[in-house]
Amino acid sequence: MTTASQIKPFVIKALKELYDADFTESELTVTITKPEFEGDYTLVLFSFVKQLKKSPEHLGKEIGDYLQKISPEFFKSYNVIKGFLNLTLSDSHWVDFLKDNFSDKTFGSRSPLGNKVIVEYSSPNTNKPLHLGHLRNIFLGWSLAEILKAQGNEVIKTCVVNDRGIHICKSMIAWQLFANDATPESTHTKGDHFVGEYYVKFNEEHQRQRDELMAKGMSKEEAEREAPIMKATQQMLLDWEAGKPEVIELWKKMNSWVYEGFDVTYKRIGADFNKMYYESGTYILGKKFVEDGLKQGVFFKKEDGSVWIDLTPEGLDQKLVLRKDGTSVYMTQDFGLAEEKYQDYQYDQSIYVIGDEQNYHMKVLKLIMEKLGKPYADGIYHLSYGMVELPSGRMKSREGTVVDADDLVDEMTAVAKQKTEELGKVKDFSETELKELYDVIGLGALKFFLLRVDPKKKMVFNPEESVDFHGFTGPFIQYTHARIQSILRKEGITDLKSVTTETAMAMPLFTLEKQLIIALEQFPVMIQQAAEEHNPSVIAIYVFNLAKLFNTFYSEHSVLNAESKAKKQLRLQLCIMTVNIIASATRLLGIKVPERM
RNA sequence: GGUCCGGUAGCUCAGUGAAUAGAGCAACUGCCUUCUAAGCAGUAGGUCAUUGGUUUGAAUCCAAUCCGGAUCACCA
Repeated sequence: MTTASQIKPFVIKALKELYDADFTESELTVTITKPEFEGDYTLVLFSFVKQLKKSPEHLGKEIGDYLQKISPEFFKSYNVIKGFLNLTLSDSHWVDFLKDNFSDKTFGSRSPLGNKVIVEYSSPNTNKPLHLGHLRNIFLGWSLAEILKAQGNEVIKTCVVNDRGIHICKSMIAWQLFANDATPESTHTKGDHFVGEYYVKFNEEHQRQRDELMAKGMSKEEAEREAPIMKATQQMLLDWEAGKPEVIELWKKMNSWVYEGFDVTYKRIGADFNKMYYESGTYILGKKFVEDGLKQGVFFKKEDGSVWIDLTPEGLDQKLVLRKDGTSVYMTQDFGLAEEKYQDYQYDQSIYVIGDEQNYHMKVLKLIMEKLGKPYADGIYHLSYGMVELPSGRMKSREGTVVDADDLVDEMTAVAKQKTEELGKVKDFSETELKELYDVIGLGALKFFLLRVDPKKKMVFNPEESVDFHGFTGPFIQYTHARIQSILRKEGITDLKSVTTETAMAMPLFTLEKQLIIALEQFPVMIQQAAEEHNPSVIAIYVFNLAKLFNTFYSEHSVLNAESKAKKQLRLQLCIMTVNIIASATRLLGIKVPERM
C-alpha cells in the first residue's frame, strides 16, 4: 500500500466529519508534491469547492487542521497554496517504510491470481533474417510477459512461425536455380541469412525477367505475373500443398536452416518461448473452422465458391475467409491458431504482439470470434506497436535500408567494448567476463532504447545517435547499479538484515533522502500501471528517474562517510533498496545489470 | 474517399483534467586528492499544428481545419 492510498481514508473521514460530505477514494486526487513546494503529498482541493461552497484556502486549512488533530503522529505539518493542500508526513513514517521493505528483493511483485495469459510475440517469416522491427516486437513481448507475471498472472510465451506460403517458395526456387547445392555450412553463413540471400536473389531475377518481358511490350502487372520464375514459384506452392515429397523435403531443409539461425539470435538477445506454433500446422484447423462457421450461418459462400463474412452491419466491409480454390488466407490461419491455442491452454487472455499495420486485421479477427460465440473472443487483445523508422523514413528491403538484428547487436556490443576500454575500469576482468560485460551493456542499451518509448507510437531509429550510452539510456541505469554495488562491496555487506539498526536516530531526514524513499515506494504502482496499459515504457521511465535521483543523492551525501552511524545505516538501506528495485525493474525489461562496469 | 493513429525545445521522447509544460541528446559553463565522472550542478532553447468550445482549471476533453502515417487485397 502506498502512502497516497493511506492518506485518502483520512481525507474522506475529514470531509465526512467536517462537512458531512461523502466522497470516494477515486474522487480524490492525491499526488506527490512537486519539488518546488514544501510537502510530500498534495491533495487537490478544487474538486470539493463547488459542492462544499467554501474557498480552497478555507478548505485546505480546515482539512489540514483536522488531519493533524486526528493523527499527529502521521501528519507532521501542512501548507495551503492556491487550491493545493501540501501535506508533510512524519519522518518516522518514511524511515519505517524503508526499514520494512529495503531487503525485500520481490518488492513490487504480487502473489498469483490464478489468471492465465498467453503472450504471442516475435512471429517471424522463414524467408529472411530478423530485423530491427522484430527486435522491438521481441523486447516488447518478452517484457510484457514478465510484467504480467510480476502482477500475479500465469504467462505462457508463444511464437507463431509463418513457415508456409509464396514467400518461402521464392527462396526455395532461387536456391534451386542459383545455389549449386550450397549450404550454410559450406558457405559459413548463419542459416537465416543464408536463406534470406536467396530471397533477395529471387527478387533480383524476377525484376530482370519482368523488365525483359516489358521490353517485349507487356504491361508491368502482366510481366510480373508471367515471368518464368514467378510461374515456377506458384507451381511450387501448389506442389507444396499437394505434399509433393521433394518439395516438402526442400522446404523442411531450408526452414531448418532458418530455425538454426533464429535460435542463435534468440539465445543471444534472451528471447524464449514455451511453445512454438507453425502456420503449416494451423491452416488446416482454420479450414475446418470455416466449415463450422458456414454451418452456423455466420459465413456465407459466393457463387464462385469463395467464403465470406459480412461485417457491414458493424460498419466494416465484407471479408474473405477462404479463397474460391479452397486455399486459406491469412485470416483462415488465424482462426486455426486461436482455436488451437485455446485448446492447449484455456487462457483468460491472449495477447498478440503485432505491428499497428495489422490493426484492421486484428479488429476483424476479434469481431468474427465474437460473432461465432467463441468463449475466448473477449480475451483477445492486440498489443499494437508502431513501426521503427529511419530518419529517412520507413525501412525498405528493396532499397537495402533494413537494419539487420544480428548486425545491430554486434555493433552495440562493439561500441560497449570500445567505451569500456576507453574508461579502463575493469582491466582485471577475464576474457570471458569482458565478453559477457560487453553483451550486457550493448544489449542493455539496445533494449532500453526500444522499450523506453510508448509501444503505440512509431519511433525513429537513428543509427548515428542511437548508440549513445549517456543520459536516458540502459547503460546509465546499469552504471548506477554498479556504482551502488561498489559501495556495498566496500562495506562488505552480505547479510542484508545486518544493516538494520536504530535508524530513528537518523532523523530528521534530508530532502534527497526522503525524495528517494518516496520514489522507491512508487515501484509497485508502476508495475501495475505498466501491466494495465500493456506498456513497458512505464517501467523504463520510472527506473531511469530513480537512477537519476539516486545519482543526485550520491553526489550530495556520502554513504560510507556519513555524519553519524545512524545516517550511514539509513543510507545503506537506501542503497540496498535502490539496487534491488533497479535489478527488479531492469529484469522486467530483459536488461541485465553488472556488478562492475 | 471511409476508418484508425499521430503532430510538445534544433533532434529523440515524457507529460492520460491541476501549481511556473519536463527529461535525454546536441551547444555553452563549472565539478574527479574524498563511496565508480557511463556521473553531478548550471546556462540557453516552447505560439504544446491552427481555430473555436466545455471547465474553477485544457498540451490533456469536444468540434472543425491543416500536416504526416497506417489500413480498407482471393498478399502475409
